[in-house]
Amino acid sequence: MLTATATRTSPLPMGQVAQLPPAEGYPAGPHPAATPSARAAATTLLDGLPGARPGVTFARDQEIVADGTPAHACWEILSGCVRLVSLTDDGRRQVTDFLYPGDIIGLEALDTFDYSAEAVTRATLRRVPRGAIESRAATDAAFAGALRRMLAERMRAARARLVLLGRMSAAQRIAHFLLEMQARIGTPGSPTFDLPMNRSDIADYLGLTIETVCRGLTDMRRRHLIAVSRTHITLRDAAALPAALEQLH
Amino acid sequence: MLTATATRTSPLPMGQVAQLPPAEGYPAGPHPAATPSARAAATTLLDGLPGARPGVTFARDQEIVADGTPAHACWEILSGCVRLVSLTDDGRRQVTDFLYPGDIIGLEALDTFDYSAEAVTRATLRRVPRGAIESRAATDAAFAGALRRMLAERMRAARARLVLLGRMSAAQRIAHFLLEMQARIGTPGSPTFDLPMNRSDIADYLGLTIETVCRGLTDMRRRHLIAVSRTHITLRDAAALPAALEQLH
DNA sequence: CGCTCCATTGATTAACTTCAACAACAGTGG
DNA sequence: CCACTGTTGTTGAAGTTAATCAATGGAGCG
Repeated sequence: MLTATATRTSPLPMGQVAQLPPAEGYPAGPHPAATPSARAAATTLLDGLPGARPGVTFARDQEIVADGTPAHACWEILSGCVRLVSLTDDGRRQVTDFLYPGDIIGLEALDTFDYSAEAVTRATLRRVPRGAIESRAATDAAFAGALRRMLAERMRAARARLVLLGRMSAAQRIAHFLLEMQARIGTPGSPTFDLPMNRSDIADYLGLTIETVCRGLTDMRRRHLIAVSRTHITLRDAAALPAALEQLH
Repeated sequence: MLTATATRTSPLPMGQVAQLPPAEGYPAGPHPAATPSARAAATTLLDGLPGARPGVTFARDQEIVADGTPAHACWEILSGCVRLVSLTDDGRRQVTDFLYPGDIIGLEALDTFDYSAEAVTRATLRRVPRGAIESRAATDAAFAGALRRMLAERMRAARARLVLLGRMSAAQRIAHFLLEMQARIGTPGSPTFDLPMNRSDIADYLGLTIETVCRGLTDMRRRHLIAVSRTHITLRDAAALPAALEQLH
């Protein structure tokens, strides 16, 4: 498939072991990326675990983990955007998550990955052996609790998406998506942000087709709710966005 | 809303404290109910936690936890079937999960519940304060690990459902639902089982309408793939069920 | 027996997908 | 710098799926 090669961003030796941070001070929530200040935080959940490698850079669309392969390691996202992808038996694609800096790939893996992870943009990630995570969790209760809270928050987000996919119209899905993106990658107070993913990724995330996503965005633009260029979004009236959808059409 | 009253199944005093079981021997998977032998297991994950109350019985359709209320406690299901329900802004309903004996309500709750839980059938549950779970997790790494694995397994199931809701046709959703039910509540080796939930619950679980669920079941019956009475299902050819859907129609 | 609730079937409509064409943009090499 | 080219995004028209609206059937229960 993809032939691009991962390249280290730093020449540090592998297997470096840093001193363990104190049990306190783990990020409270699982999505530090949601708060821009935390996005640049010097310390993240998996800092200082033994066996962690320095950052590895992946090119756009490059596969980070492959569906069905043994889950020997987790990957913590340091920069960029990653999508988790699952396929149906007959080959249709569903993006089950977009991940951002601070998020971790593979927390919920058991023996093998049941999805593949691909770089949406050029992205830097840190590989951490699952054994290191497990043993740290076994000895450090605060760390284990932080992991559990992170999983719990992801579970809540997934549940919200079940409602979106099961019961919302195309227009509602798109509007909720824009608001979610604003919250995760936007700057608080600013109505504009850039989408890291293309229309195809958005469509597969929302359970729609590319064309329906386009039409939905165009419709919102015509109603002066948003401004759209290829990647740049401006929410002209974020508060009105959900309300405008209740009446549909 | 519902006015049925919860009644204790046993006259034991509340707040009983049993001796802690050994750290080893927790159920490996999060869905002991999936294996019928484990369904009748004498010990479950939350056995022996301080503050656990004896079983409480809920009538059909009775609310167990309410959306938006503080998550002071988890509820472990001892018998019966429970649904987790979320509503959209405009009042449409999505069933985000069906839970069975061994499953726990509220593991992923943070401050408040973001869904309501209701008894699908008459059900018995055990209330366990979250504080007891948290403090046990803080001191018992094996227990914390079991909790995390349980959450991870639920996360995987939720991801599979995202694919189902986002990318599968009505017929495919219904077929997958039947196979899932067979795996969770059926007897291994037997092609028949009884659905605990009605058509409305199934529809809200699959993101469809009642009518579409009915038509799908009828269609499969006409094609001799299944036999259906109101609640009783027989999978005449479980192996052919997914294959028969690829060609759709 | 009659009532109520739930399930089923039919007819029609609406929403979204599919198929098709075109436009806009980015990258490349001349 | 610009033409060329491939990719991504947008719009239009037709087709399909599932929702909606409506009526009937059937089981359980007082």
